[in-house]
Amino acid sequence: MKKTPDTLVPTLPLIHDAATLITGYPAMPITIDCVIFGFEDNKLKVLLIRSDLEVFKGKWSLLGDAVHAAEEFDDAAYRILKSRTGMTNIYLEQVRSFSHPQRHPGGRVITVAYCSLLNIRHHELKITDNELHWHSLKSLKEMAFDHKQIVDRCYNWLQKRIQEHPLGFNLLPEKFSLRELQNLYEAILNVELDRRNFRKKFFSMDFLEDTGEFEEDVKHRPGKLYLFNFEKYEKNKRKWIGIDF
Amino acid sequence: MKKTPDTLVPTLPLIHDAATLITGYPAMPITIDCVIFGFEDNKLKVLLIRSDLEVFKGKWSLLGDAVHAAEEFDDAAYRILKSRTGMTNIYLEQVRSFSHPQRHPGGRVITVAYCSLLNIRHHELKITDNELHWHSLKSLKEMAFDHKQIVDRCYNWLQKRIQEHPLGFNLLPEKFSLRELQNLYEAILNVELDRRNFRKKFFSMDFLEDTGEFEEDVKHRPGKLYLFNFEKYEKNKRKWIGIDF
DNA sequence: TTGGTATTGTGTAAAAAATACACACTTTTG
DNA sequence: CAAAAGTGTGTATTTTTTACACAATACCAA
Repeated sequence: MKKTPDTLVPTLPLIHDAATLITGYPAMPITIDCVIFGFEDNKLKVLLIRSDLEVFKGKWSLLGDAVHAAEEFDDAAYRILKSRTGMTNIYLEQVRSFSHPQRHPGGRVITVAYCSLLNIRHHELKITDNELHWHSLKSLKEMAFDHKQIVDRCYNWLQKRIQEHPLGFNLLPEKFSLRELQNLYEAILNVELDRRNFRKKFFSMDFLEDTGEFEEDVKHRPGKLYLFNFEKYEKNKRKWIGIDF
Repeated sequence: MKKTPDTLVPTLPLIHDAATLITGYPAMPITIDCVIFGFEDNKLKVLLIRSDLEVFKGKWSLLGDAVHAAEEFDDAAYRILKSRTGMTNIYLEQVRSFSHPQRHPGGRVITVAYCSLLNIRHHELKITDNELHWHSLKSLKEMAFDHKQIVDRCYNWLQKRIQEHPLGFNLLPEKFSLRELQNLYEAILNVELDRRNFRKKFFSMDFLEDTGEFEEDVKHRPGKLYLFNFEKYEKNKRKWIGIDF
């Protein structure tokens, strides 16, 4: 009998039929839940519907639905957001999945959370099935399923994200004052910021475009209105190499 | 006929049987893929096996397997990592899910990527089924499935994560020199850092503990060895409120 | 034993960024 | 026309980041 040389790797028995292989994998339903943040009255809000499950009677629920059999998650998320709110052309990002085996009372259902930021004024809700409306994030208590956990996690994600990316502009009107911008950051980060330094910071980043227009209907000296210049942002954004911990 | 007052919200027809509801949801198999990074010879490496699918003959693959019917993803990830490598007590974190309908040749399979950082020396591979071994990240080309994409995404995640969290220590021996630490950061971030400033930075964070010991078997002046003091880190870590973009 | 090589260990000056802080200006309202 | 509310701006101080050079230690080879 020949000795196998050390360098000779034993050949794997290869699987020819991948389709048969995966029939052995347990299959489970997957839903997408959309956590849609908005900003109004200097408060961060989240868009919810009333749960239509008896066990969660009266509780609030995220905008969710099952993923179709051959549908990519991103597509499902956009579809669901559209079907629940009528809205399209929305920024949407996967946050993470939630897989506790008992998270759904009907049996095992995985869910994948997606986050979106909307300008409440720009998206008047025409579909309001299941009492769809905006809820103040701070006053949110109990929710259906594990949706409170999901919201908390997405809020964390948002706090981090908004410091690395100027997402905040999605929550504001196209033209906004610096005070509105600051209110937004203060609401999301839950901190107070110095007005002068905040201005300095944003002006130095140089992607605010002066519209020459001013606020109206305010009962004090009106502030200038600015636009977010996406091109300038792309050019000047930091590379962010620093060890910050 | 009575007029419905505006404030009266029409009652939803509530669903009593949640179990029946979810039978209408398409079910699909879910796998976990573990992207395990290691560090050796000043290179970032990733642990792979040879794919055992005929269609991917010769290609490399992540450590993956199906999630069990009533298993939480985190548990599945630890189980799979253990079954493939024999290793336990490992830091492991969910990164994101991948859902392209054709990503698996056998039909629709969702996968969720988990990331882990290992000290290669501390975890000699005893199980080496399917040619399990470390591959240099830089030289990785084609892989089975969409695994190259997954690795790329996880590498991005790692680059970001290591700047916010001192994860890097998981990749080093318990006692390490500052040069080793710097090499690690340079390899992961793919940059060159100034030695003096790097030292200053880490010493100022004040969680490196001087062991009084020195490197051995180096052919030059040996450097001091340090420990990572987790407690001190927890106390002093930054709160990180800054708008950095 | 000695000189060359490789790498550790340290300090300082200059530049950039973050912070703290105050006063004049504009508009609305009564 | 005075009070209220909030806008718009600048400067000094502190902190952080960056750039940069030279002495000390150990190994190695002649």
